[in-house]
Amino acid sequence: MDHTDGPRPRAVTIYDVAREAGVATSTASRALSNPGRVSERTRAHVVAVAERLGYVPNRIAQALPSGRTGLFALVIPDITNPHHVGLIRGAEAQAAAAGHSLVLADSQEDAAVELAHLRRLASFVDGFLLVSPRAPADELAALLHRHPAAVFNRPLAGLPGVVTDIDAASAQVVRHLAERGHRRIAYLRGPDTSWADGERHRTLAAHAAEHGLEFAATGHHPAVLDSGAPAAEAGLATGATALIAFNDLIAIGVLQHLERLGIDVPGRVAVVGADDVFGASFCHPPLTTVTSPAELAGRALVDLVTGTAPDDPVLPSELVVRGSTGPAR
Amino acid sequence: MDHTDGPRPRAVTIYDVAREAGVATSTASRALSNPGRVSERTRAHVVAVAERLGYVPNRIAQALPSGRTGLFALVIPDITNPHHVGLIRGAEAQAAAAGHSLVLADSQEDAAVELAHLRRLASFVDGFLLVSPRAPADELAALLHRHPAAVFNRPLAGLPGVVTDIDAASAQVVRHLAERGHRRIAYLRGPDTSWADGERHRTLAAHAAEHGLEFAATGHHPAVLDSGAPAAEAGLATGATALIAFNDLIAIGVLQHLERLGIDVPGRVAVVGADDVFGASFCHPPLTTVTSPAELAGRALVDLVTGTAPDDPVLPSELVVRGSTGPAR
DNA sequence: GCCAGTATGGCAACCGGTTGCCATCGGTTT
DNA sequence: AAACCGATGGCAACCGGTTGCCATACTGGC
Repeated sequence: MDHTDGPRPRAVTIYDVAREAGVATSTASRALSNPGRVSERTRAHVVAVAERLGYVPNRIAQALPSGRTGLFALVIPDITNPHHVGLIRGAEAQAAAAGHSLVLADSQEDAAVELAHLRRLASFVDGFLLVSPRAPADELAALLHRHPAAVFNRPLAGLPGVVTDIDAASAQVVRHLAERGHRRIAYLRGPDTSWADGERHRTLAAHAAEHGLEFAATGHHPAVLDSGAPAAEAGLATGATALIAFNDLIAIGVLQHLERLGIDVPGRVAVVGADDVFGASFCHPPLTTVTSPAELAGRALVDLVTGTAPDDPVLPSELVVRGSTGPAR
Repeated sequence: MDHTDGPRPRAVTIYDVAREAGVATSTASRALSNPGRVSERTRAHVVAVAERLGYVPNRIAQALPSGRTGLFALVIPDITNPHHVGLIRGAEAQAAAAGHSLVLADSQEDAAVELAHLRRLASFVDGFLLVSPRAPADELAALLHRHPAAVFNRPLAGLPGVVTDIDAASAQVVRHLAERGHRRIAYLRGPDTSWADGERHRTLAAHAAEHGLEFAATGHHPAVLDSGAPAAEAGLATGATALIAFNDLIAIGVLQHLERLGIDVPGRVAVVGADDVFGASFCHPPLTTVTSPAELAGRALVDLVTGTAPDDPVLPSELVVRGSTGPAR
């Protein structure tokens, strides 16, 4: 019984309800969606008829005049990243609670794909939730001109957003390593289109300088597990005793590669990640990382785009010390 | 510049294009969406004008007469599960390739929520992708009456679907354990509304019998990490030397609990999972599990619901032996 | 130069709701 | 009894596209 071809069987419309109830369509409409406008008697009658006929309003038809669908697009650079999964979950939950739904769009770390998604979905959705968008600011602004949007981890002029407290996180990471006696640290960079990567780079360098540590950076590396091997190699080549990865995916990849090489973690080199994704607590050794309240961020994005939250909150982010960091050799 | 209240600024419509191009709206419409129907000269002209004005068709308006939005609802019992993440990714990719988009709906393992999602999204989407649906078959059938749908891991009369080859997987698991000398095995059950759980239970029991093994089952356990502790306790209480968890989430939770208890895996007890999720290869010890081609399943669901794939394929599923299983003590 | 046939463009209806405005009705007030 | 008022219900337009059908213009054949 699949109706993949041909039009779907016709559903009950408000015209059917009105006819059956013996009232005008306007009255039927008001009885259902603007109850104060008709008498209680008619309202009850129309509702009863609608119920009996199994009437369900056609939301496309409702959306046409109002322009509101109750749909929001969630645009993500990489669905694969477990960190983003937390954000999806939070956003979905918050949207559902408000009677909205999310349309999912994966831009595969590609600015062009991202912009294409915005264009394609623009007339369908009431707003956009942009997770670390990769496209240039001016092109984003041009496309978002007539839509509300909320942005995660990238300040964009005129758009509300949430960011994680990258500076505070970097400060904690550097202090932690300095206290353990590390004198030379390396940052394994993430995607070059990532604002967060730039921030981590900048703030790590600054805090390293404060502590009098030598600082090196390698990359950019794609934010995937497979970047672990090249990132580890590049990191080791800098002579650092502590490797700070852009995120946990890369960090876990680094751990795997170091294990293959027989390099002891944290004995010979310390490794730090970011995001505290699923798996960070039970990889080998458990990963010292920086939390990122992804679920909270997802909820905040929905609140921002629906106008029920203050602008630009900074989400707390803090160091979780596990087994992958220890005293410098 | 957020337009969260008040109507959005008016966009360019096809009427604007037609007027500007000096043709009738019907001609403008055909020039853009039915090019064979107008002369090349007018087509080019209209297209140029549309381009210049920045015209983007209003997809809601397009959807109203046709009833087709190009949106498909992906209904999932639990977005949190990394296994489902793979499926989401596959489905999203395949949908995007065909110019469609996905609306995400998390039913939180709750049949009522699941049905509510179906009702709420019905008039918006062209079809449903149901991942291990939890609701009773008759209620699903009633709601899906006028919509195509494709189902993952649950045969439903009249609906196309894909399932993983649970029987083959169970056979491999039991043989593997029997060969290692295990004589008594226990299955740590998943959610009672899960069809896959019933199948795993049935097939594991059957294959255990074939091999002359004693078989016990515990649960139902929710399919989350935190089920690990109670599931491990219940499993150990059966006296089994091998614990087969409903999925990797539970299995990893079991590993963590056993580690806390100081019980050696695989020395004292073997643990097997299912799904081969992110993390299964690097938890401690690495988990012996059964693959589930989630991404493939996601793609297949999209193909099924758009009518571009054969019905009811069985997806291969096979054992990956890692460190969590070994010879019986 | 006339006619048939085809290519092209336009009118208007339709998808299924919502809503501004007007007509009517019943009940009060004077 | 006339005038007035608020409550209620209906007509028709509108949201922005697509499409069936008809009119016209243009083509080639004789």
